[in-house]
Amino acid sequence: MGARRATITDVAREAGTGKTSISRYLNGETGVLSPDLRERIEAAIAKLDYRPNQMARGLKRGRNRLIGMLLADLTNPYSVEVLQGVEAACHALGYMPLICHAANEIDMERRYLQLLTTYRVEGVIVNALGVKEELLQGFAQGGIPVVLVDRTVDGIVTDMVGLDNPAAVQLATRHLVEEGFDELLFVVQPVTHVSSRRLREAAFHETVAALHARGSTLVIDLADASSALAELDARVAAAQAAGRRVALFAANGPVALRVAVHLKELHGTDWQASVALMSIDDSEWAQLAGMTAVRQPTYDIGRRAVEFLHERLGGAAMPARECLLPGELVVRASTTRDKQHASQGI
Amino acid sequence: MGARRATITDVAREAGTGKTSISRYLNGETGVLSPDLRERIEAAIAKLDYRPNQMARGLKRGRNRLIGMLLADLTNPYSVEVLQGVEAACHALGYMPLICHAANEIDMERRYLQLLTTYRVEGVIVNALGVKEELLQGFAQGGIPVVLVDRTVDGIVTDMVGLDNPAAVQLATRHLVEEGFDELLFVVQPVTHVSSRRLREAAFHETVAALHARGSTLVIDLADASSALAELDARVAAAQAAGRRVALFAANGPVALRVAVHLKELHGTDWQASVALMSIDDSEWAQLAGMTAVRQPTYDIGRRAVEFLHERLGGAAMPARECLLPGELVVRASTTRDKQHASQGI
DNA sequence: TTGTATGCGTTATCAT
DNA sequence: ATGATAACGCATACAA
Repeated sequence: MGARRATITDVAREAGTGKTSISRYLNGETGVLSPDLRERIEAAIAKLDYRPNQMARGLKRGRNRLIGMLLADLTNPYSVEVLQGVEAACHALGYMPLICHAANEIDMERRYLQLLTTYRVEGVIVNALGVKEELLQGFAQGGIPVVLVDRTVDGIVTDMVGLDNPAAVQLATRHLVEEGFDELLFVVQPVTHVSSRRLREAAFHETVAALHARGSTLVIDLADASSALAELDARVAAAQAAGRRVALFAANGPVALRVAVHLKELHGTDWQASVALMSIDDSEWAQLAGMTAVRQPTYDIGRRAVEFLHERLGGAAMPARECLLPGELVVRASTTRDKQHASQGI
Repeated sequence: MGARRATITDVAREAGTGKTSISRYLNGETGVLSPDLRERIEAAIAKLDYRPNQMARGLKRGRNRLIGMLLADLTNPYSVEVLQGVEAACHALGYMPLICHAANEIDMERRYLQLLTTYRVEGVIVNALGVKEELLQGFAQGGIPVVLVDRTVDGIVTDMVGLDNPAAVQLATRHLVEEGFDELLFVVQPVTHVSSRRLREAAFHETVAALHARGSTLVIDLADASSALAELDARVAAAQAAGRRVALFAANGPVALRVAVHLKELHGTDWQASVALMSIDDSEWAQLAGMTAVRQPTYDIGRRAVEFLHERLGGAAMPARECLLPGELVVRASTTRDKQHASQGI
């Protein structure tokens, strides 16, 4: 206990040589070492259970292979999936992701971002709620590449990866119209500074207009949803009274869940028979509920983000890129023309 | 761009003083600095946007405030919730959690654990799938405290935090029996080395025996569930044919979801009318499905884990502790005596 | 092929 | 109250 970890000096002494040779061995400068010495080094390392200190290493080299990953909300399965892509890519490229979870607290985001610069991460991947220009400028000025995920930040031009929102929303909206729904209600959280929400809503209205369908937006604050939900009920009732088939289109998974829970409270187990619901984000419960959804290419988003970073770290100097990946429409009973029957069957 | 971050030397020069004073300022050795110098330092720091390098700091001090957090599966909401507790506590105590997500890959767990020692974390919190004695011994020998979450590891005695499984399972089982279910089926993943699964199953059988009820276990491998699900159907059918009221008790959230999806495929929207299902882990969809569940004190588990670590790091030398927190039974329509009606109503 | 010396950014020791 | 200087563990330029 209290047994200090072995250092490179210890290993050198144990192997009866200098630190340089150990360092060479560690950095794979093989072929420069005599087989004999190499063996002694290996033996010494094994005996002392030596592990090179990444901190010291990073200090010397000027890079520590650390990549900061700022996530607004790990409670959202979307984030976890993106994270998995990030992790896989990091591993493949030899980076270690420093994961920062802001738990939807804007102030946390700020603190974490500061912390990241303190740990001298080589690059950052940001999926935040309230990150503004100033916060990110520090990185840019310090020559630390930034990749944005799912959303852009006003005043910042950097690489960005995310869903192709216009295409995805168009795909989904078109599907609803084709299935015969003639009153579409787009439900979205307050757009505040989250560009993807804005884009989705814009695309929704464009598509609706292009298809000569009826559509409107309902803004819902998940922290205080009651009034929005009441409004939702009213609009649905009015439309149905007018003989229309109404479909709800949730802008993301969390919104969809909130709406679904509400509908179930209102209409009971068979709530799907009353109103159609679909969403962007194919949550794990979507299959259980038989809800149509647009599955985001989350894993690839994470992977691409790391790759972008890696390229910048490799010295690539090019204008900011934007990588928009396509979503996939997963059709389930909830938006099928003969909803009632289909939902029973599945 | 390419503008190297300012170092303590830069600040010293800018403030027209020596590095020592800057260091003193940074470490709050106030009162030893003349007001004048102090002001110059503050100005210099602000001007250069100086941030002390944690790596160098850690190298010198011998501790870097890094805590390793190994998670088997972030896809499981349980993990995310525990993580939130960990993060909050880390922040409060001045630590930075180094989050490692093994994505259910045992080999990843091993790699991450090695990486963690390489980054010289001061302590580790482990919630892993296949971590064995040997892997953890390295930490113990190096004097690095380890806290286990949700499960113990054979041959390792360290602090441990988790759900009070016997009590939770007893609570749930008793509820089922009281609601009139007389054939209980406990569904659990292969117990392989995950102590909590073993404990839950044992507690289930004990309680069932104590209550003179009928209960059996079904093992399900989520990666290949078909045969287990067929077996499940068979047992349920047999019991129901014998006039029994059967309830399924899933050992955790992922199992519950898999079973629920299966039941829905089999019985349609109104699957809850056919079989009762409850589970440990109050997943986000549980409310939507109206499923009874035992909510784990996840946040507190994470918090306690960090606190344990913090105490050890503070030098506390005491025998290994075990912190078992109580679960909370959340009763919903799925296990209510007049299931059919209730599930319609909710 | 191998070893010595210097420096990375910081803190700690010791003067002044 | 303040400042040189050594040392943390490692990598590298340079010497041998």
